[in-house]
Amino acid sequence: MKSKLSTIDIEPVSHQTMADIVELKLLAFLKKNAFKPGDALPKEMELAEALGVSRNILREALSRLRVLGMVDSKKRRGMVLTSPDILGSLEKVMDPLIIDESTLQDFFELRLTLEMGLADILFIRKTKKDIAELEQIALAEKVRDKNDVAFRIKSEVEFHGKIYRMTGNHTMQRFQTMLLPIFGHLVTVEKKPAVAKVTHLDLVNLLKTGTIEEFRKGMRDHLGPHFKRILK
Amino acid sequence: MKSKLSTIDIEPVSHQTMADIVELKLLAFLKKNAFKPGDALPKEMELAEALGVSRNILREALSRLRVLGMVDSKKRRGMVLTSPDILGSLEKVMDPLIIDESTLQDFFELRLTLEMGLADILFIRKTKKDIAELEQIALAEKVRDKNDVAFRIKSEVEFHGKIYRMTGNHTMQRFQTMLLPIFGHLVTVEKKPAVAKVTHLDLVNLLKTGTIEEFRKGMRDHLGPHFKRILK
DNA sequence: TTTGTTAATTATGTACTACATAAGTATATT
DNA sequence: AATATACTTATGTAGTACATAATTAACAAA
Repeated sequence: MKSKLSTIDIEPVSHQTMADIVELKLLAFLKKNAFKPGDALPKEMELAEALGVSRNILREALSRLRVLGMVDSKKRRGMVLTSPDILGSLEKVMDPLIIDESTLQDFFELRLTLEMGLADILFIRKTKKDIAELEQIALAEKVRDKNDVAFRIKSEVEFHGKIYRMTGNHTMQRFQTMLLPIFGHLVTVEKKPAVAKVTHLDLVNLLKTGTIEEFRKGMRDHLGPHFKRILK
Repeated sequence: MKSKLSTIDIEPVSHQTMADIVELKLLAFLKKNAFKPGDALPKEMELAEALGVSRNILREALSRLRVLGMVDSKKRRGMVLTSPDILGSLEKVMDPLIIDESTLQDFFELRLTLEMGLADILFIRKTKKDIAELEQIALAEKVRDKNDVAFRIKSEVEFHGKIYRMTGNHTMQRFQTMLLPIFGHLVTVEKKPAVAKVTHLDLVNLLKTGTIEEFRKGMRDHLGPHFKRILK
């Protein structure tokens, strides 16, 4: 016999383990006491005792802070708070196969949004040297067979990667690199060849002699096939 | 006596612990065997034995995957791979006080870039209802004293938050919420009152009757004071 | 004073054992 | 067939023991 609700919309009881609690308590402790990078943390035994848990559990919690890049430790020297590697943990998780479809779609849109917003910073930071290098990448594409899929993807990555590098924003650059597998995953799934109206070379010329608005319009057209995706 | 180099540019030797290695091995194992969310992982003892480490160490590594939202486990039932909460780990780390200045600046620019790129998706997804709600927020600002800093920040957050919500992109929305403390940190540090040429109400009107380009131009002017920051 | 050697100290890293606990599984009972 | 009971199992937690690297202290030699 069927239940009234096909899918019961109720949250399962949360099974908070000691490690979960200790993790939160440690984060709160660090925040409350305004710990800064370089500051030494209390010893494991002191923390364990203060928290009323075994050293084992404490270390499981500390291990989580380690993967977040928040604490570093060496033998005898003890533990210190470190400036976390923000994107480091993201990179470990960025596997299209285990991320749910909805989130993948979100990140796809996030990438398009970034690409459209880049123009402003790009025009502030662009240099003749960078533009010349970008042009080289765009020119290199023409000498190869357009049906060589692997090469096309490679040069696509190279071109847009260069644009991100031109912003001088290292975080943004890493973010883009991180998003690549997702982008690749979604694009390879669909069959469309996705021919862009505006080529890379067109974009280079807009960057050289056009205005911000013109460049952005070009980028919008270049990404046209991708934007069509989200019009579902 | 002073050394030749004020700061010695050399990387310290990496101290890879067993937990570090096991963490990487687990990630590789999951990837190689194409584990998908819902799949059951081998038992702790089996993994520990296969890896040649104690259950302790294995659990420290597993604890890291847990904080990344990649594995969940219950007693007797065993462990299962879960679809990771991508931004969850980011949120734990997003503390302006422990993130280095350079990264903070990067995220600040990232936020501006997103804001400038939002226009396209916004015009695709906007609804009369959302615009009306956005207008309410903008109108509510006028009745209050402009010198009430707390209120000004609150309404600023509310307005831009609503814009992100209007994209229907939940990840982007969370991302923005996450970036708020950073934004607040950098803005409160500087003394400038930061008066924008284009008000929130202007933006609402552009969203109602203007074109994408006009809206984006308005947003650019609205963010003018912030863009001046990055012209350093 | 500086340099080099040795020994003691200490906090983290790793292993192992033991038991608690929740959640299935099988068995017995009505 | 339904219910109650005992058994089994994999994770959760605690505790002990020892290895190891890094620091300090003490001391000796140049």
